[in-house]
Amino acid sequence: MPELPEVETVRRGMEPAMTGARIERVQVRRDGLRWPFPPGMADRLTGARVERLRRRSKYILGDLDTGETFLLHLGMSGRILISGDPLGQFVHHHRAAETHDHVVLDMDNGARVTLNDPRRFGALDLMPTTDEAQHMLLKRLGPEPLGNRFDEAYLVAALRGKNTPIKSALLDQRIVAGLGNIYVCEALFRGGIHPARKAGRISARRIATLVPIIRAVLNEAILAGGSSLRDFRQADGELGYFQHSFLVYGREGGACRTPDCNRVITRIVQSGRSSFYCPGCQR
DNA sequence: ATAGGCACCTGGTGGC
DNA sequence: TGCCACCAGGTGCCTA
Repeated sequence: MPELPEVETVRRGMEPAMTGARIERVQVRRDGLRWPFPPGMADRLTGARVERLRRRSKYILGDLDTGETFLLHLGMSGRILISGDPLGQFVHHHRAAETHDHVVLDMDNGARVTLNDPRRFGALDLMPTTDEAQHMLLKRLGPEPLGNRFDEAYLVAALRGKNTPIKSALLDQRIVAGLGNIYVCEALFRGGIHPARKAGRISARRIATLVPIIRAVLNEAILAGGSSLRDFRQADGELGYFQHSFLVYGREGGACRTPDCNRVITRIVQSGRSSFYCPGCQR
């Protein structure tokens, strides 16, 4: 569900409520999500001050003054909701506990941070801050698409000889970390590349054009507060609006938006996931 | 090593 | 209204 822009939007929404604040009270309402929560999680969080919130790929990392870092993943349906009155800036009331509210953190600034995840594909873990590079969920991740390590030379080399479709390759978090189904579809449309093309048989020149395109799509989406499909909301409850900018995702049967292109957006299924593309513009 | 499929869950939607 | 099939922003694990 949430891809890099949505996760970054959530991280930014959590900052005023959490950064510099101490966790006063922790409610853990079930044993875990995709995996069991770490032993003693509530006790390890209680009393800790959040020094900073970072993002790595689709993970939110919270460095605590206890020497530990929490790792949060939202899976397909995870949401973070902020209520209460941190720093006297917000006027929201605490929300009553709802179905699928799994973890509730009350901060010493009056903010309440609630993790809600109906499908429970998300994850919450704790590790020593110094062990981040070894964490099972982080150690195989490729470069950040908005970072310096992700450049034309890198992507061309990473895809060289790959027999897999470009769609699958860009979804592979070991190649580039943070893209998901929406933004891969949108980037391939902008790049004029058919999602089923074998990654290793696309010219280096065309692969290189994908790098600035991927960066642009992600940056535009972050600026828009992410995409709100179904129920994705920012931590303050606002809707993102990048979904209005989709050129192909979810537009099966709709007209291609390229001027003078009269084709219709098509949906195919690749390794169990929908790919949307224009058969005229993408080759 | 790598590509493809399955599994994990709940909820919304659309057809009959 | 009820029931059912299908779909969903992810990703680890198992199989060939």
